[in-house]
Amino acid sequence: MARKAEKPASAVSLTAVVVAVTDEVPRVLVARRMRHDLATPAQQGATAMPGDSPDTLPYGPFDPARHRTLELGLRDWVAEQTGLELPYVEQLYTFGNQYRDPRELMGEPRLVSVAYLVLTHETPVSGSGEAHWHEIYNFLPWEDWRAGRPAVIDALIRPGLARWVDAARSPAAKARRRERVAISFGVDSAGPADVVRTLDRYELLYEAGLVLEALRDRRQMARATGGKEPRQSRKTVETAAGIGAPMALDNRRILAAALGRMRGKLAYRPVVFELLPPDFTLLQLQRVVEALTGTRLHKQNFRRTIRNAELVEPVGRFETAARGRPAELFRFRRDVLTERPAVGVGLPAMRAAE
Amino acid sequence: MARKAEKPASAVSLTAVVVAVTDEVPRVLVARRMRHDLATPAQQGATAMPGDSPDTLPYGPFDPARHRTLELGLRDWVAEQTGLELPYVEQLYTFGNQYRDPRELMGEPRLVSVAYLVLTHETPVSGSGEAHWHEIYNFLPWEDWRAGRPAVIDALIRPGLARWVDAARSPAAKARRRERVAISFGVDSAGPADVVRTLDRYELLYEAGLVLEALRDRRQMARATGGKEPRQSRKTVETAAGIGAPMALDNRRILAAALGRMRGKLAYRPVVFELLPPDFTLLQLQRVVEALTGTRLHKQNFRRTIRNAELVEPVGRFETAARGRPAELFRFRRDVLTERPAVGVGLPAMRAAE
DNA sequence: CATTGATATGCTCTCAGTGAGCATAATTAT
DNA sequence: ATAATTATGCTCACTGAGAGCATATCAATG
Repeated sequence: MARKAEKPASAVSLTAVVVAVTDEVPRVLVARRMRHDLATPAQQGATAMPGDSPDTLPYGPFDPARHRTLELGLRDWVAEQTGLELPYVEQLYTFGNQYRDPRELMGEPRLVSVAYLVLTHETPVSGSGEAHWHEIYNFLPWEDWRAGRPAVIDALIRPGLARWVDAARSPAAKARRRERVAISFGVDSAGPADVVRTLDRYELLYEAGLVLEALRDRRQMARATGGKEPRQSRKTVETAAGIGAPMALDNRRILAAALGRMRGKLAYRPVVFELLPPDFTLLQLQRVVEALTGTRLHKQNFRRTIRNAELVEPVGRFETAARGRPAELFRFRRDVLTERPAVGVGLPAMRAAE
Repeated sequence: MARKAEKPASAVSLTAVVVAVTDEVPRVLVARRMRHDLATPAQQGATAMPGDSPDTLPYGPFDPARHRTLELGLRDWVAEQTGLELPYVEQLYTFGNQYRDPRELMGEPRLVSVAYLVLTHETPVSGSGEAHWHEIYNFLPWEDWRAGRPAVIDALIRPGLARWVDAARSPAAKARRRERVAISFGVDSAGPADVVRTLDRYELLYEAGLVLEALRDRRQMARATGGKEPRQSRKTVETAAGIGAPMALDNRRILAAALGRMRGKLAYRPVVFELLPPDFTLLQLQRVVEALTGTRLHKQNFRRTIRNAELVEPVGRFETAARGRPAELFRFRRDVLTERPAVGVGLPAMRAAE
């Protein structure tokens, strides 16, 4: 069994999704890059064209000689590239898809990428990399329902997915596609579907050719195999620009996975507090939760839930210089970790949508 | 930045945790590596001695030339070694710890291992590997609370952890250790702590030197660095046999992670049905859930929950040849997947333990 | 055939959590 | 002062879950 690999045909790299939330805007740390090394400045929004220099998540190779564990390796990379030192770090997923990296097509070892989620505060970036904070929902605009149903859904996603369903070869395949759409985006567009299903949604859009990376990868694959252009190219002309800002490699898939993981964790782990300053008002806390889940919450009930859970304790001071009545400042109660098995802030729409 | 690795110093392997539940007994597929010992009699716990041939999870190298994705590679390995073809597969975690593999100490590339969870039915194993089904709770005896608090907890774990806490160098370190114990195993031993925290518990036992792998790794590390024997070795004499049956490499850590993942998923995804035959009684369903969570559930309430959630529909037939009143047979309603965002069977003890 | 034992199934009562909304308090802007 | 704005307290209704009682339906046993 387990015959040994003659020569290691894959290399391990570490990729970080560094997240912060400031003023209700969740952001991720990215660096522009042309090729392997070059970086370009500037940011524009959701209209990048193929050939553009795509945004890249900070990453680096895993060097076993230097780092005892994967996580320590990642912490090192993040510190070096961003100056961040002691944030919350959690492994997300390991990606090893074919055609992930163009270099691989030239005979280099497959890049298996271990992705990590890093939660921190938005600080001026200091490290070696030309990193910048970008709004997460620029990359995943269909995930933000705080101002109602995102426009892209009716404008591009629903019709695009409908075409994709119709394009299925067999009736069985069509049914399967329809089911996947229903599961990921919901049947009616009344509310957000399961807010945690971010990865399903991105992968669906990818398969349906509605994000730029899909077209890019198909083109690349066609070129590599010397074959013809992918045949969907004609059908998806109108959305050729792709929905949301693209990223390099499979970085957007990783970002989608990270967002889903964060949302899921909110419900049963007090991870929000990693994103907040030590002292905060209950509304600030609520805004961060809303920013991450992409939904609005009932204010009074949110407060009640937090207080009942004894997640926070009053600092004794009050917010200064606000418009209305000053809000009391709270801090996270570390003790809850030892008191209760599962504590979180509760996700919206987790009950039956009836 | 991102300087390229001169030569890939790590290789990627795929490890499978193949789980099935038969007659209330959750089992995992393992292969004995060096020698062929007989299966240990049930439920003992602290029996294996160092030098034993350890159980190994099925694994194989990831070969990018052969497999398009990591998951496809794993499916191939599982099929080849066990004959299983189309089970439920889900990525668990990627492990890259130092001293994971002794070969690495001889200059071979670090083995980064991507672990997968595979759910299936217990079938006679057919593949190339000498695989066998082993009871999961033989490896993790402290996780099965169905017959009340496991004996190992009072006998070995509590005192062992207490010694570990006391052995902390500084008062601060002591407090941290105490907190970790409280979080993982709970403060009182009244009920099972968070049933999902299996990985925390294993890692705690590992760090405290209460599982055989910890002693083995320390010894190996000492030998490799030419150093002296680890200094905890005297303090942990009485538990030198280690709690639970050991496994090769970090396989037991992987198993613990798999169990936790399964338990967590039960609550919000209908994964149990992957482990059940197409038609089943509600009691069978309950028994599988109990087997996985390691707890007992209230029968009537469990039935009510399942029916209210419309997770199942009656087949129209009844169980034959049982002792009492025949139970109605049900099947999983696939439609729920498109109807509700999050459906599961509910975990016990997820509310405040007061 | 009646009885016992075992299992399946139905029902009630209670309580905690939560969704929704009304009401009041404390501040700043005009 | 008055309006606007934000924070905070409270009620009411509904749902799901925990616990237990009661009944139904079978096999085995005398």
